[in-house]
Amino acid sequence: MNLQQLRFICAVVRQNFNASAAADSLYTSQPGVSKQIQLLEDEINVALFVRKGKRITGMTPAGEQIFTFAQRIVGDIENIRKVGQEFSQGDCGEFVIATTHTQARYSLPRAIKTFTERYPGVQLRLRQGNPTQIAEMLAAGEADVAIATESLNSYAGLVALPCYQWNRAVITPTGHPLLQSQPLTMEAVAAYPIVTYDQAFAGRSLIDKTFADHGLSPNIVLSAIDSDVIKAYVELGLGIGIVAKMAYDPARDIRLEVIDASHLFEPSIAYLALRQGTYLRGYLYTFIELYAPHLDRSTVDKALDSTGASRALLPLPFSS
Amino acid sequence: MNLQQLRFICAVVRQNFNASAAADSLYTSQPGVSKQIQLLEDEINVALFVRKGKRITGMTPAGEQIFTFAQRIVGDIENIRKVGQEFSQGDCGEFVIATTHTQARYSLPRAIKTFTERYPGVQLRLRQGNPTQIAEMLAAGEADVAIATESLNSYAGLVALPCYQWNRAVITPTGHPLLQSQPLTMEAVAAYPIVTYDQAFAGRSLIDKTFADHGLSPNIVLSAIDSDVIKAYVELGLGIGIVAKMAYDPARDIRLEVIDASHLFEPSIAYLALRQGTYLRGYLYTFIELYAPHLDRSTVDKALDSTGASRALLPLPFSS
DNA sequence: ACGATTTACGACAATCGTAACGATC
DNA sequence: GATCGTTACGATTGTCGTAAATCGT
Repeated sequence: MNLQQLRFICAVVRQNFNASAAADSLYTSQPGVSKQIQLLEDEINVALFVRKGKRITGMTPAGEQIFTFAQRIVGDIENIRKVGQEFSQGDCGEFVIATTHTQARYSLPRAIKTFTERYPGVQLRLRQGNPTQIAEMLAAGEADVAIATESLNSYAGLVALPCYQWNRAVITPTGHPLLQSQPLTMEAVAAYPIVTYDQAFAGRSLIDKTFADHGLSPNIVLSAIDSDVIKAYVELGLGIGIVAKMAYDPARDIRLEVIDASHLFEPSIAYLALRQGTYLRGYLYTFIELYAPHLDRSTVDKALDSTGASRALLPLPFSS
Repeated sequence: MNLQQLRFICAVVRQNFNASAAADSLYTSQPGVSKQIQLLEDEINVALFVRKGKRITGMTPAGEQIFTFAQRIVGDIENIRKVGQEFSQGDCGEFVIATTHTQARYSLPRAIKTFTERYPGVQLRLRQGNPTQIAEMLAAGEADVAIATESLNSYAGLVALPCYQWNRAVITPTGHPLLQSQPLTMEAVAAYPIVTYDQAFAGRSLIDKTFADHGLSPNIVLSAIDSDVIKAYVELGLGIGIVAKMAYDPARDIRLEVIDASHLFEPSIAYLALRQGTYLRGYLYTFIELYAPHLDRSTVDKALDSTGASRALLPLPFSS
C-alpha cells in the first residue's frame, strides 16, 4: 500500500468514477491509475470499485469505508506539507479564498487590504463562483476558505462559522416614485419590476420566501449573480433593485438612490467555511480574525475539530 | 513523501528517539530509517527531530505537529487493512485483548467462551499486564481492546467505556475470628494482617483511600497482582484477604470463607478501552456486547468518534 | 572504546509512461 | 466509432541492506 494508490482512489471517486479523468487531474497516465488500484485491491483482497465489464460504475461497501480513510489520509498528507511550509517559510505561501462576487466586492476588501500589507509574502488568490462551486472548491482542497451566505453547511466535511449579519436595501433610479412611499412595505416593492440576485446567491431564497409569506408574486424581470450588474440595470430603468445594503456606495452610485429594507427582510448571515481536520497556516487565523473579529484562534480551533454539533454553540456575530 | 517515512517517524518517537530501536521494531535496517527521515525533512524543509551532534534527542515544534498527523495516517492505514480483512475474510482474524489477571480470570471467561464458539475462525489472544502496560499495548496497536479497572482514561487517544461495577469481599481461612464480627466494619478488618492487590491493580488505590478515610493504617503484609496468589497466602494463614467478590468461588475455595464487603468499599468500575479512530471488526462489536450488554454497536461508535467529552454521557452500567 | 548516527554504494524492486488490445455505450 | 479500462513492456527511479566512516558519551 502506498500514498499514490490512496490518492488515486480519492481522485477516481471525485471524478465520478472516471479513471481517465482521475489520471488527468493528477497529471499521470491512466493505466498507472488502473494498475495501482488493482494492486491495492489485490493486497487487501477486496474489490473497491464496482465494475460493469470494464467500466467503473461505483463503489463497493468496503470501498466506501476505505475511501473515507483514504480521504483523511490524503488530507493529513496535505496537513503535513502545510506544517512544513509554516515552519520553513513562515509568512509565505498561497492563500486561496473561494467566494461569491458580493463578498469579494463588498465585504472582503477591507480585511484583504490589511492582510496583504501585513503578509506581503503570501500569494493571495480569489476564486469566484456560486455557493455550490465554492463549497466544492473548498471540499476538493482547491481553496483554503470559502465565504458565502448560503449552502456551505450542507456539505459534509466542511465547518461553517458565522461571520456577520447583513441586511438588504432597495435601490432605484433617482426620482423614482417608490422613494415617496415611507415607510417602505413589501406591497409597495412588489408593485414594480425587480432586479435582484440569481437563485442560490446572496440570500435570494430568503427574498422569495419573504414575498411568498406576504402572499405576493413579484415581477422579477432580471436576476444576476452580482450586485454591480444589478445596479447597472437599475440605472438603465429596468426596474428597482434589491441588493445587499453594503453594495450601495453613495459616493459612486450617484445615479441611484437607496431605501433601507432591513425591516422587510430578515437579516442574512455570511459564513466562512473551512475543511474539517485541516491544519491552518498562521496567517489564515490572522485573516479570519481580520474578517470576523469574534473568530479568534481558539474559537476557530474548537469549531474545527468538533464534529459539527458545536456550530450552534458559536457566539452570535454582531449585527451590522 | 511516503508511508514508510511516516511509519519511521512514529517508531522513532515511540522508541524514545532511538533510531536503531525503531529500525528493529519495524524489521528494517537502521540506516534506512535515518535516510528516509532525512529525505522527508529535506522534502518539507523542516527538521523534525532535535539532534545533539548525531544523536536524536527530541522533536522540534514542527515535528510534534507532524507527528500527530503521521500517527493518524498510520492508524488509518491500519484501518484500511482491517476493512479489507473484514470484507474478505469475514469472521476471521486476530483479536488481542490486553487485560489484568483479575479480569482475565474472573470476568472474561464467560464472554470469551461464547465468543470463541460463535467465531471459531478468530484467533483470540490474551495479553496480561498491569494497567499501565495494558494502556501502552493498546495505544501502540499491539492490542485491540484493553480491559481493566484503573488508569485507562489517563492515556490520550484512548476511549474508556464503563462495563460493570464490582464490589469487594474479605476472605479468611475457615474458622477465622473475623467471621463472628457481624456486621463487618473497617476497624475489624484493619485489626488483622491483610493480603491484597498490588499498587495500581484492581482498585488498590480505592482500598487505601477507604482505610485512610477511616483514620486507619492497615497492616498490609503482602500485596500481589492476582487474586489467586492472594487466596493462596490467605489459605496459608498469612492474613485475611481483600479481593474482588467475583474472585471467590465457593465450590473451589473450600479452605476459605468469604464476607461481603460491599458496604465498606465503594464499588469500582471496570472499563473497556479502545483506541480512538480505529475501525472495529464486526466480531469486536459482538465481543463488546457479550462482555457488557449495554454497549451496543451504536453506543460504541458514538463514544469512539467523540473527542472524549461524551464519556460522562454514557449510560451507567448495571450494578453486580 | 563503545554505541549510535550518518555516508557511500550496489542490488533489487517498484513505478511510470508509451503502445497495443478489449469492451462498452 | 468513440470513449474507457486493462494488459504488456521497457526505461527510469527509488528503496533497501551491507559496509565503512564519523560523532558523542
